[in-house]
Amino acid sequence: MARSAHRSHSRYAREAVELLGLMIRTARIERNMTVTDVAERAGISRGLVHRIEKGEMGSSIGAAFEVAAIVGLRLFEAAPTTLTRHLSMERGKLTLLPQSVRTGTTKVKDDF
Amino acid sequence: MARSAHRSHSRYAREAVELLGLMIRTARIERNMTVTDVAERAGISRGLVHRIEKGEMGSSIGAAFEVAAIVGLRLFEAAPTTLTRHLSMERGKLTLLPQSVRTGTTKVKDDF
DNA sequence: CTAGATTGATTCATAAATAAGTCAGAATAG
DNA sequence: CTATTCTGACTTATTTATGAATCAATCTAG
Repeated sequence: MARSAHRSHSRYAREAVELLGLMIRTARIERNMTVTDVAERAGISRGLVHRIEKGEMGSSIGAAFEVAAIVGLRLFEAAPTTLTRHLSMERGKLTLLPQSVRTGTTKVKDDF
Repeated sequence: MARSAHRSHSRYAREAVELLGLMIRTARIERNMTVTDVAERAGISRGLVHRIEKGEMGSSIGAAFEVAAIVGLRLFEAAPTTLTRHLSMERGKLTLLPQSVRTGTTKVKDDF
């Protein structure tokens, strides 16, 4: 029993994490890497790589993204340089609209 | 001190996680949601939402993706239906190339 | 076929993340 | 201005993920 902690995740989040895991596994096999290879390079255990590929929600985002990078997956479809530029842009956005948006009602749409 | 566990992450992984956090924060503010709002909806603590937005590598991928979905961020730029289709595709790919690729040398390029 | 390698799934001890609470500072509203 | 809300940062207790080890099953090479 007690198979999982069931922290109540939306279907979308669950599927997104599962998809990431499947993409990682596919990319790893295409690159002829074993789970052990990836684990050693990422500095994590073989079991954790396996859990990430299985799409478990509890894995740390750092480990998951590290593994994704190792097997060649580029999230956000951006090259490292572009990624840095995006970082600057996002940081800039935040300094511009700190809380200046808070004028309308705090109504939020549940569209997902 | 002892600020972080320093699990040795690549720069790319760190920047990707930080970018995700900044995108989440930007999207949240644009939607006029408070950290508390998001935390309650995600069923997690206010502090965890804050750490996710800060881009800490230790946060669980489940919580991070859940928050992203709540503030309207679509990773993989796919609608829920499309996401499900991608899932099927990846699953199919794997049944096709189980290990049949393992022919060449197990050399891997360190290009990132 | 046999031998070796890889995977998937356990278990358990330990390290780490998380929740909850509190507090000071900043932003906002009135 | 004052009052209120929001945020960021800390502390502590608890929950959870992680590493390590083991085992059975599957795959692959020879």
